[in-house]
Amino acid sequence: MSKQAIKLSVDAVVFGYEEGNISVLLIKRKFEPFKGQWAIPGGFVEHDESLETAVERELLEETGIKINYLEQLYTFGKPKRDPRGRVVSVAYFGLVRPNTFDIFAATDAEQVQWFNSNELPKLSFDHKEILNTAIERLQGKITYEPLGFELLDKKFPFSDLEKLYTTLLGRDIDRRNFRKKIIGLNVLDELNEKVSKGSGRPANLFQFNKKRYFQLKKEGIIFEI
Amino acid sequence: MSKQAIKLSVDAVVFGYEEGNISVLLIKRKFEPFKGQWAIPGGFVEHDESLETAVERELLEETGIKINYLEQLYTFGKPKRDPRGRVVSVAYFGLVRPNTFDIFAATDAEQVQWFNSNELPKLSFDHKEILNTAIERLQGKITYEPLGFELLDKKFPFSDLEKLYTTLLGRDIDRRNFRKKIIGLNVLDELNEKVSKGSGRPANLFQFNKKRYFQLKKEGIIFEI
DNA sequence: ACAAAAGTGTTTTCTATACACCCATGG
DNA sequence: CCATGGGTGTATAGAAAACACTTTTGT
Repeated sequence: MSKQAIKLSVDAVVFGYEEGNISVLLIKRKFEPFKGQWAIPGGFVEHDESLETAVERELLEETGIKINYLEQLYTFGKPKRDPRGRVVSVAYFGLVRPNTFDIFAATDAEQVQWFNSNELPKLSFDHKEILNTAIERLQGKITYEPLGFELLDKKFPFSDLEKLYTTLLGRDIDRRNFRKKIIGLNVLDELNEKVSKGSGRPANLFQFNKKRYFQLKKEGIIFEI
Repeated sequence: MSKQAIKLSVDAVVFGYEEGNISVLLIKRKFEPFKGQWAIPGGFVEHDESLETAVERELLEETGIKINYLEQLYTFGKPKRDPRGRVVSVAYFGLVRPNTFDIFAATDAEQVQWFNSNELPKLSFDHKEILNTAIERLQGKITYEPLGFELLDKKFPFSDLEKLYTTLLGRDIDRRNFRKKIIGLNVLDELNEKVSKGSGRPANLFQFNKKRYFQLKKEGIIFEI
């Protein structure tokens, strides 16, 4: 009757984006179980820390990354999901601009790497399921919350935004209608800076105005694409 | 350094609906902490049971109810949310047809009662926050998932559905447009049965066709109101 | 001058909204 | 025959979708 207590862990699915590719941050496990296999970063929650603190700590410890946007995803609690015993994991979902950070392996990670989201390796535990849940959430939420900007550079040409949405939604977008819609939302500031991509006409840079977005949101104006 | 382990509990916000009122199922606590105060039903997760099983077990034990629709809501894990020590709670969100069950108090509940959702008593722990999260979720989800039918009788007159949505959305609905839209979704079967509400023309009964709904959903046709 | 990407308006179609009268029943 | 709730269609406005040419730069 004196069973081992249930343990609580956190895991984080971290998405990045670069040049038309959605990527996911994974670590190679240094210890058993699943030693040498890839997994999403995470670890046990300490007694006095909040779940968010635990995720941020584990991410920093294992990968050196500081997250840009973080939200709770889902709690996975099947009795047999971890061979070490009963471990319930609160999964989080994060977005970063990959080029903002250098990633490095530490603590129980042997290696850290960005993987293209459609060329993923075999994953440990039920991490495949967690990852699928996260991808669904990202795709579902991108159309009614301005998450996309968390994946782009602070200042970005309009074509980057367009390509990001094309990638995330998995279908083509009409450039003119898309631009009209986004501009109409009134949450982008057009800067007086241009950037050239080597060939073609240089593009104007834009910046997401978070303050204005929250203002409009409070007034009941909804973001929708 | 030998700290007490983190404990894991589940809690369930259960909504019912009757005659224009959204109600919430609460229990009066029999034991400390918060003895005599109202709380949402819940309890600790046992070592070998899944989270869903735990919720269903606790609901049955404490209130005698069997839930109709259940989904995970959010996991609440602030270090100080429970005075007994560190307790992380996975909150669920349930819908029932209240007239289907008799509720009764048992185990650590002194009393069980349906409360009108805008006449709620003071709640224990952080249950107010959990409840608010659940209400937001219900209101948000009702427009793009066919949750409403879980709250109505299996066979219902159209006016019941209309009143439910008026209540949930907190605004008037154009009867003709609403009917057109719902009928257009093609997920209701019109029965050859009528029901009279005492006065006025008897209403035809309808029934939600879950099979057809999932069929259409698979084909990418979305439910939206 | 040409290749390559950026920028821009108008027309058409569909969807959402507004709106009022007749119908079936019980008392 | 009247009170009560049930059932229905059409016209208008607004939003989404379709669609192609000009502009700016680098080579």
